[in-house]
Amino acid sequence: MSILKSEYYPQEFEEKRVESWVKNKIFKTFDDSDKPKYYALSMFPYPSGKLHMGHVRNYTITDVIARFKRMNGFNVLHPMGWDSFGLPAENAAIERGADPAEWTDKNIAYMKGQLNRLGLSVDWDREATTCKKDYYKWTQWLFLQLYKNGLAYKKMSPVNWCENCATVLANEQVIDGKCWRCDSPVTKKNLSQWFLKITDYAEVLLEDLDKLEGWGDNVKTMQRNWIGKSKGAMLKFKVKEIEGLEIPVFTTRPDTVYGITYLVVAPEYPDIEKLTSPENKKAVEEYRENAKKLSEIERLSTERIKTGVPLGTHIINPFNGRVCPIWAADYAILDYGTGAVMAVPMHDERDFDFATKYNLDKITVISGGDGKNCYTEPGVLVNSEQFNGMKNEEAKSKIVEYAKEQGFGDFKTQFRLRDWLISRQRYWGAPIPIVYCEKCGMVPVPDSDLPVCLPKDVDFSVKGKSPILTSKTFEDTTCPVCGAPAKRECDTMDTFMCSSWYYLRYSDARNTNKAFDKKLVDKWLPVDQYVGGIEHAILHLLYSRFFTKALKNLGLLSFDEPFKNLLTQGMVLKDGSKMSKSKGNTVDPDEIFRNYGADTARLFILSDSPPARDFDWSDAGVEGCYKFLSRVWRLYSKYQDNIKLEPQIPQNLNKNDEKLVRETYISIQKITNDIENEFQFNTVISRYREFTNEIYDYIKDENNINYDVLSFALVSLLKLLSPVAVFMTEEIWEKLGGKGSIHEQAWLKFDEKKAQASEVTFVVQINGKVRDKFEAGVDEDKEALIERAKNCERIIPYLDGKEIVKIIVVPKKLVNIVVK
RNA sequence: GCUCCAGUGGCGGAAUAGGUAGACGCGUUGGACUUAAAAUCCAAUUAGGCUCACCCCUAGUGCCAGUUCAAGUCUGGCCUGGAGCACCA
Repeated sequence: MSILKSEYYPQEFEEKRVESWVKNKIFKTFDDSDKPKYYALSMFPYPSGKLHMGHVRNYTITDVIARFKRMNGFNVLHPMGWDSFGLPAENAAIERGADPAEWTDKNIAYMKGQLNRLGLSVDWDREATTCKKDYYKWTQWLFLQLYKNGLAYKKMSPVNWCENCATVLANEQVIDGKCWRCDSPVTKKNLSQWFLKITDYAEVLLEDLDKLEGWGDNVKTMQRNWIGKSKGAMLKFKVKEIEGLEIPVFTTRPDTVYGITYLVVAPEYPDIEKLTSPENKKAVEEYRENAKKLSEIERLSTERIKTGVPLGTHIINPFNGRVCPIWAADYAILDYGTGAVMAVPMHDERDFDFATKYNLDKITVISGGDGKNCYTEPGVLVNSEQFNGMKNEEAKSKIVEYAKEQGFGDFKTQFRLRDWLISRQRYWGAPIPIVYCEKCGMVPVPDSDLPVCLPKDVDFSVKGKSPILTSKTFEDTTCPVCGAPAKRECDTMDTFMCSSWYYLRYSDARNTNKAFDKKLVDKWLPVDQYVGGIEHAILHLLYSRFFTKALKNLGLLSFDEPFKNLLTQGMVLKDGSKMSKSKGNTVDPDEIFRNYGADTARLFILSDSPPARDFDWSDAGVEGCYKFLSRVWRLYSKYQDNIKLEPQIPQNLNKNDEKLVRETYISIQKITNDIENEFQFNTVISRYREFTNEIYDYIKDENNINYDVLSFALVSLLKLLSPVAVFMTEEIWEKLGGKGSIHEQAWLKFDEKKAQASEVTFVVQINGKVRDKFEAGVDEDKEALIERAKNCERIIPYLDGKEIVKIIVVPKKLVNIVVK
């Protein structure tokens, strides 16, 4: 009697399976286990409403890894959660009058259903949702730990401002002068804001990148660029007109100090008013006003012609006593180095352009150029007094040493990385747990008063200020120290704060007394395999590394890097371009589940490209995967009554039997290796197909089927497929009478010897070109192989009348005869 | 400008440690089954040449050199595309 239908109808069993998996919590992870731990993690989603194909790709990859590791005897932690604070919820509130919390909950519920429908083996008992009080309580607590240890501070400074989002942004969130979220131009505003001292960790964040062998070079390079270390010198220049005033300058080219002809300060330079002479005051003020009006995009444009204005004052070059004018120019940036630049027109392109435009002096101090154009290559010092004749690379340190002796300079390492601006003037985020008291000043909210909850009585329609300020209940409070009336901090935290520690929370997600237990976090972390999009190469991945290092220094953790291995998956494209609603080329996962089932979606999203590369979605490809699964299904349906779950391979096998047994071992070996080696799922799936083709080949001769041999192949295929086609394999396993879930079975062992044929094809080459082939045993003697090669029918003519110079024999591969 | 990655048929992509280039799939073409279609199965599919049937020959992994018995793979120099950084002093 047939139990398995003859045709593959995933719709008939996939959803039922989901229900029972969720109900029975078969993927629950326990902390106490003798097995070694393995932590597989996907970057958690923002609950925007519906899954997109990028999610499907991301989570399928991680899920297959989790299942593979589970079958290989690991105690696997594979959690999921929601990066659920952030502007979209607030915008929904503004546009539709929805409560951000309700809007978010609704989205989470729907997307959770989709994740289950996709067949993810997630332990939902560890779900973390960043916008829930039981989570953001600990985000706030962690902020306070950083604050109490001097790693969080508030300061007034020019910051990035997005008019459209009505909030400040971190440097990492400004892409080409535009807001990362809404693409509108970013301007500078002078505001008092909260920062985290990520710059304290610049050096170690950079150095430790070398330890991250499991990260791709692309991500590491991006982080290196972003941290931007440069070695150089800090030099101090006395101002001629003002006694006691010095301008410090950072330079990477101390070898060119004798070529300085002027000095530039940024328009926002703090001392600029002091440095302006009375007769230049008007012009300078005008210039600064104009500079302010420029947007970041305009200002940062390298094509723009540099502008500036002289301040009327001068510096004295301490090396040669030369008096040089001070200019304000917007090619100097306030927050890099000291905001002031020494200008050497002959050896710096920017200075050269500027000096040419404003007719400033140019002095050659490095030989090698033509004396007319700017020369930035290496050379020998000239016009540099006692340093003349020295190679410029050598002069760099010599000159700084000299400056150090004389007391006007020193070596200096400068980083491009700025402190992380974490306060936001928005509602839907974790409130910063600080109270301002007139008497006591800035007071942290005591742990016992956490969480500081978001108010409900807010008006989202306000313009120009944070909605949180419309609450009648939030801002006014009492001072935790003296009890006097006080004001709350009304800014909330950047959502990247919440996502900088969620992977720690999963280790102990239901803890109500702590953010996480140290023992548990040390047991599970670091993450063994992290999977996510390249767009977080800097933002999330850098912040999380910083958090981990900071929390380790606070004694909360014992490890200093959060993610041991990182896989950055490529984008999902359709017709060659990124899927997007505006282009109308999106594919709805629900529709794929409905029409083909989740197994087809999983199989396809892993099939065509290696995970790190972009993946081009095609309807034909989906169809092809569905057909493949149907083809596999028919095998089991046809032989369901003959399949033995524990087959015994007999001793005396015929050639076909032997071949199928060997192909089975080859499949186990190749699939195992390809998963272990960089998760090359595309070749894993090729092998599924090849193996299936082999099985079809075997059953062609219906009268000569050995059911032990066939069962061995079919049961192996089922297990090999189980991490990918999770529903189908479970359905078949159950119907064949397998014990428990197929997902709890042990992975297959392979025997390299059994995966090897006794006979192989040897290629015969003449001077490296293939001319003939022959079959021979793997262990055949070298001389015998040469003899066989020489006597090949098509080889003989090539040897006729030629001298054999050399013969190379490569075991199991080829014989190459070199003739003259 | 600096840094990183990639370039292989009509397409996505294979090719342990240098050893039969084009696995597997998509597409296309032809065939079987069928009244017909769908589904399924079988075959062909880098280009050019040949007594284009069997064989066989030549060229071929962005370009130019080099190392080697042998190069998609290694070395040097380019070209193209993508990504990141960038008036960073």
